[in-house]
Amino acid sequence: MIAREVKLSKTTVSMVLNGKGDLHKINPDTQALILKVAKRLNFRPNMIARNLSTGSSMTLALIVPRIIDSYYGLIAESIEQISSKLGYQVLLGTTHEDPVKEKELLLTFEAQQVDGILIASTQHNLEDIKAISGAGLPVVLFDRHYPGTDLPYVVVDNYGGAQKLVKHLIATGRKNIGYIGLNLDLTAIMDRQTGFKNALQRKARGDLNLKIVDHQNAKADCRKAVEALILNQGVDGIVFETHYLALFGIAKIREMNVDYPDAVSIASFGDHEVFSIFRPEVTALVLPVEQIAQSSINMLMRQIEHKLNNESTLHEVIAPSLRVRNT
Amino acid sequence: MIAREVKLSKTTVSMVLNGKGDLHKINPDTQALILKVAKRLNFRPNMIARNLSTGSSMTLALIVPRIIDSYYGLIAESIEQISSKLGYQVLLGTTHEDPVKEKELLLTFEAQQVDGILIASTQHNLEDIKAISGAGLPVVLFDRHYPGTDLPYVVVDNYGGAQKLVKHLIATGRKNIGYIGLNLDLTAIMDRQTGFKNALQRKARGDLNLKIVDHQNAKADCRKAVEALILNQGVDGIVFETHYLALFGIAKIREMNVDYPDAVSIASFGDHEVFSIFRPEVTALVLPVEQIAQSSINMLMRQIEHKLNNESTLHEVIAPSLRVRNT
DNA sequence: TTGTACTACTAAATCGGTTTAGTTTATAAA
DNA sequence: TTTATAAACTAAACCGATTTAGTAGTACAA
Repeated sequence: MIAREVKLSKTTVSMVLNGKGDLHKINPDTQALILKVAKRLNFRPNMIARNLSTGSSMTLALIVPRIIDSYYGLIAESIEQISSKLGYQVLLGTTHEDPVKEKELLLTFEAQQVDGILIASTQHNLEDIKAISGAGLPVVLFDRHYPGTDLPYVVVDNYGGAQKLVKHLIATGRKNIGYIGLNLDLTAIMDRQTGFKNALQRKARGDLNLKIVDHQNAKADCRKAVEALILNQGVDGIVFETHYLALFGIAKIREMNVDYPDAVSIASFGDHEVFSIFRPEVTALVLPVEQIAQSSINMLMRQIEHKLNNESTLHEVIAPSLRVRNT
Repeated sequence: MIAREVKLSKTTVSMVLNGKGDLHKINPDTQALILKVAKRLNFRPNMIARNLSTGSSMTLALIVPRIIDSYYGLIAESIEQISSKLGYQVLLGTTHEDPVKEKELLLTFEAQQVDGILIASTQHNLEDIKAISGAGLPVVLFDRHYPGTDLPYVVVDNYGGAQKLVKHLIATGRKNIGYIGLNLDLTAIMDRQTGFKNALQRKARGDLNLKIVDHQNAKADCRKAVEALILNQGVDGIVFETHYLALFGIAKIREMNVDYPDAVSIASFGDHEVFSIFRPEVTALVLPVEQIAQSSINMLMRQIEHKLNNESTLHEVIAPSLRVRNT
């Protein structure tokens, strides 16, 4: 520590700089001197050394599938802001839905001694996550969780959300509703699809207009699915499983010169800044990103600070709300 | 180090685990034993301790105005991916164009002992950045730089880009072109505005249809500006300074029921996923994010690895390309 | 004048690695 | 029988902080 130029032990300096001067009965004059010199020398403690010593890095890891997905982008932004206010740094990692990459990130962040991990998991690394959490490193699963385990999570009620979307379409007179979803093995996805099916009138469930597209090739597949639903199945409403599927789909619908929205109306999971620009506007299920971010961090902080495992409070399901835009 | 259960000194273990076993002539059998035990115990070295000892943290800091801005989101995504391949972690910080927040981030990251900083600066922290760079911590300014200093940077040719956009509009027959920009004190912004002015025909420069909107209140201001340009100035083409201004503007134009694109055509700095969905599609100046990310990291790595200050290679201006969409 | 208590400070251990400068032992050369 | 050389390993310093366990020095009471 450079501040040894004040001819005092580093113990004293360290104590004063950490605001524990009074606690340790350091002479106020001495404290003032140390503070002054520290300011003059523009002293900044080496965080790495401090972290090694204290065992805490004041760093959180955030793992998401991708940040260009505006949904995760918004969450990342929120999390960064909240963390920053709490004095934590955020280490970012993206998986692109690859469990191997996710595992690497988990192990790296663990070795990096982060104080907590926030993860929208691929749902293919249960063992590693359990091991990490079990080893005492706080973890919060958000957006996606592993059902049947007691790992802390914050998720959205996708099943209920699907019902809201479908009911909205039915209420506006749609009789034959299609659905376009992804081939991802995620609870969130399954819940949406199940919610969709169960919300349909009994008769409609017979010949289900549900198309699954490859997430690696979403754009092209989604366009084909739209075409098939409209031309072959004659749907008059489509529910898109994510906001970007909706975007792909809308582009296709426009190109097809379908009489839209009179012939086909559209609803989407997840809102997007342009949904109010399209004419007609798209009805969307708003996933409350700030709330997800805030709840996740709260849940993580509860673990970090109290080392508590009061399971009851470590599971949260947030109800999304419908933003009705088209008529 | 837990691997002391092999009854060997931590020196030996450390050497083997770092792949320097042969270099230090450790018995192959011993090496195999250490490796095996390390695997069995699932040993992961404490990176904090290693960092303290080696002085390198294998961590880069990325500072952007906001990540929900898809432009910076894409850059962040690229940077994270490239860094990951190089074995570096990425610490994320967002400034929201606030120089004070930026300064805090810079100081925090410096104390955090990051190995390098990539920053799209507010351009209001020259002294701090110079101090950091001068202290030997590699810095690369991307997207925005401080002209007149020799700090390494990677930027886009905004002036030339503006010319391309305007010339495109003129070539498609537009006579009275308006411009909507932000009140940010950034070189990139100034260059765009200057480029716009200078690209206009001489006569058009007289009564300049250039509107500046408050970046804090961009949406509302932009809508007003669009209205004024079209109704009062009678423009037949508008250049938007950023992709999100274009989005705000298009929404307004649609609501105004302007005969679009016949009456008004639109061009924008920065591409956006929905620009090909709108009808008519929006012509955009593509800012090559992967290239910006790659160049910035390369430039940072050159500094990190060689500690070189070969100024000549530490400045890069990337030419953006036009994606012509509307006719 | 001895003991107790308090003030103001510090030596040294610690965190968990890396790295430098040796040390020990066996083997081969002189 | 020395002496050099190499092989295989280790003690201890170091990175820069925090923190525990103390140590002087002074003041006051018994």
